[in-house]
Amino acid sequence: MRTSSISNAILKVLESQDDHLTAKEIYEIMKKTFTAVDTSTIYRALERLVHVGKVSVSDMGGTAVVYELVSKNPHHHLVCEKCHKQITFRNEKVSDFLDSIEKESGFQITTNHLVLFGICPECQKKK
Amino acid sequence: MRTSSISNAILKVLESQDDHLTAKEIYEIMKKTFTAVDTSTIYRALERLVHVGKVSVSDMGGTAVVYELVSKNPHHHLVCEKCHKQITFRNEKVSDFLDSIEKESGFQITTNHLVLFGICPECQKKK
DNA sequence: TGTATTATTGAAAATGACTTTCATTATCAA
DNA sequence: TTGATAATGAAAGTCATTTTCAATAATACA
Ligand SMILES: [Mn+2]
Ligand SMILES: [Mn+2]
Ligand SMILES: [Zn+2]
Ligand SMILES: [Zn+2]
Repeated sequence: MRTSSISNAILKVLESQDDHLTAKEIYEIMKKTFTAVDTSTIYRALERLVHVGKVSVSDMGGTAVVYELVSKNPHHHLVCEKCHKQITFRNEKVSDFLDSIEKESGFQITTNHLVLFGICPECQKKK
Repeated sequence: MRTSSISNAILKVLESQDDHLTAKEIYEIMKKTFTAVDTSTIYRALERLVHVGKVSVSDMGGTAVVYELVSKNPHHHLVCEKCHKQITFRNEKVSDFLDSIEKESGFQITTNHLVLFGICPECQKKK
């Protein structure tokens, strides 16, 4: 993987946004600087970044998957199926859990951004 | 949700197959009995079955999501990103883990078919 | 240095999983 | 019954993502 300018630019975009972005959202931001950039280039660069582990790709329940920088401080999410609220949790229970699954299975787990779905406390009250 | 024949027929298909099926695969099986059934009907019925918790829907890394009966004996999977091998694990660690996340967050977790990605032992050796 | 090799890119078109619309039919509660 | 509403088939549409292909840029290495 060459250190192409588009990949680096995407990393900068992801660094600047402390949020999950769809490929389209990344594309819209990139267009401001790289006027002629194409969505296919974005997808291909993201694919490479995901492959080398610099970026996570997740289905958070929307129509498109979302990308995010894999930071030093890994985190995970709970997504409410009713109101689509997302909460972030940084929890050593996750890594403990994944470690034990790794030991038991011999798999080297690459899932680095766990997304669990559920019903948030507020929506539970709403019956 | 009415107890429509299509939903019941889909449940029977899922019971008979001890495997994950895509909507298209279910459609192909259903066509043998319901000659005129349409894919949109399949998708709508599956959506209802997922909503009432009878069927799980998961992204196992393929191009289409897969559906499976939610059995009494819940299970989860590890999927190898290299050779696409899938292993099943029934593990109380998962429910313990999810329980603790529920307690901590107040969320009522609906994820009932966890899919974790990784590299299987064989593919690890292949360097 | 060139120069061959290979990765990356933009443009355009294609893919295909899934959804939507709409008119018709089946189910079910009252 | 009957009236409301859910389920269905057919057809068309959506749109996120991929593919193809020719051009260009980055690297290896002679
Ligand atoms: Mn995140
Ligand atoms: Mn399964
Ligand atoms: Zn909620
Ligand atoms: Zn493998």
